[in-house]
Amino acid sequence: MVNKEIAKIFYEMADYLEMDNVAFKPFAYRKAAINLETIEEDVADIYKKGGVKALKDIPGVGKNIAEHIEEYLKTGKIQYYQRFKKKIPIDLEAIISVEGVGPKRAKVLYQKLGIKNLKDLEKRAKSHKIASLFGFGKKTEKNILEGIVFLKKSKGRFLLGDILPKAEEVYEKLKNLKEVERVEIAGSLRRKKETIGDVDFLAISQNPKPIMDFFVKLPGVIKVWAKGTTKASIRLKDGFDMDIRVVPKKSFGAALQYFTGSKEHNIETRKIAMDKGLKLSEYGLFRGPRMVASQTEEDIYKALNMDWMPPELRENQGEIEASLKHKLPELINYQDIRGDLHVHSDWDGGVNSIGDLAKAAQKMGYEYLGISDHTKFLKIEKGLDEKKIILRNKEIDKLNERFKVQGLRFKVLKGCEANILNDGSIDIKDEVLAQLDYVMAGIHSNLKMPRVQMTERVTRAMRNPNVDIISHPTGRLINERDEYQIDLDAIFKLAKETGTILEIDSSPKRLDLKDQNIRRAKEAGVKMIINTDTHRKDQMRFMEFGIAQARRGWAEKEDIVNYWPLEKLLKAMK
DNA sequence: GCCGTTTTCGGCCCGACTGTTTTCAGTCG
Repeated sequence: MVNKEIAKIFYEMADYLEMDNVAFKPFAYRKAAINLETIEEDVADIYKKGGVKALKDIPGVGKNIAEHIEEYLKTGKIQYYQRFKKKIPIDLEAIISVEGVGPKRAKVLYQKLGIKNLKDLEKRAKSHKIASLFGFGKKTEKNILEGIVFLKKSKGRFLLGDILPKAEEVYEKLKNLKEVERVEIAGSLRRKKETIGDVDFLAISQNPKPIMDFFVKLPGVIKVWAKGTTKASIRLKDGFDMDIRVVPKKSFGAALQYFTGSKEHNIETRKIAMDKGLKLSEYGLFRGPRMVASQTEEDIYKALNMDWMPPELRENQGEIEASLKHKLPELINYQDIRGDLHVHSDWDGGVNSIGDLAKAAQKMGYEYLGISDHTKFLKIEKGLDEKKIILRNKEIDKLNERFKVQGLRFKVLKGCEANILNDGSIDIKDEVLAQLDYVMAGIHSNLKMPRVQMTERVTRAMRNPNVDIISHPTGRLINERDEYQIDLDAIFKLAKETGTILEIDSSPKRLDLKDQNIRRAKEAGVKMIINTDTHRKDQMRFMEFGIAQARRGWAEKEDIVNYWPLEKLLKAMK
């Protein structure tokens, strides 16, 4: 999508402007970039429909930026940007991604040493040309070298599912320190973003020094970025950073609010404070020198006439307005899910037997579990053909009989994850599909189909009277593979019409639908189901990530069908 | 460069840490 290309240029524009000490414009360009990334509609379409005037309706886009966008759409270039690029022809994005190097140092490095990219930077640092520059020094040079090494090792953002367990481990250790009165995870991890840049901890203590000492000596620390009296920052050997900040008890709410972010949410919240003649910082909400609120997040928001909102919502995507109007959604909760309908058993080459999976589901407190083995088109996954599905169903019947005898209120459902073939047909005969409790279908092949055909393909599957759920509806793999080309608005409309349920796949690398699409689906009146796509029984814990994504997409209980008890769920199936 | 129930000018979020500079700029979050 062209939005991303233009956003990238605007981000770089902001850095170039900062380089020249231009005030406020960098902020404007970044804001425009963020909004371009956020809107779902292609700017090329917006421009086609309404010209520059329509572009100006995008938040953060005014006369000048709209003209830049127009220029890019027409010529593929932006002169204003080219001029900067010509003056300082460097790979700015790469160079400032090195910790400790920003736009201003990048400019000096180019003008004095001709450094244009990471390679030049590394070479000059190694031959000690940097230390003697005005404003630099030996330590800065060393930090730059180390920064480059780390950059090569880590690709930036990490999956929520990889980071959360590691963060929780450290969290437990911190909690057990006698100097720590209270500790919380903050930042994007508290907001449960799908990818995490670094982990932020916030603690209360009268005596922070021993905590700082402990923190920088945690096992696996390979670099201490900073260590002060109330703040420290480390890099772990896994390649990601952790920060800790210690604040006094009386500021904890303000600090937690501040360090949870997002940055955009905080900027808006601070503006609301300013409008009321107040000042909000991580130390509290102040009227002049007098502290108005600070102990809890609730106090802060309340003093601003806002309702407290779950961290998952804090992205400046309308939650502030909703909070001011006291109209926040009542999000689905982490304990609300009654069953998982995307689980693969050993019938299709998965690891665990249906019996083991059922046991695991009971441990999770579920009322039902749907077995959704792959079907025959997926030979590599040992997909089941019609005969095997029928055999497998018999095993499930037996198991359910046993549960009944044992007096357990638990049921295993007969399902499958069938394949949507190129023409939109399903790889299993309708009469066999009809024997199942539910049918899930997904795209597992030919992912690069053009948009119109892909939309047609999924559309036809949704019209199949046996297909109840579409699994991982956009096919993305985070950091690996983009969503496939598909007209989601058309899909949402038809899902509502046909009563087809769209999946929120909880697998940490999928999270598909993603938050923004969940919100669009909800607004279109589409029902969704949060599943784990489990291939090994311990993956059933991924449910947490899917629920988090649903909450980030403003989903409420009634939007999610596996919040429902078994009977109501089965009625929702076609 | 954007924005506006304090509107077309005058605002734009705020603070900690580091390194090198002797009073603070740059960077980061």
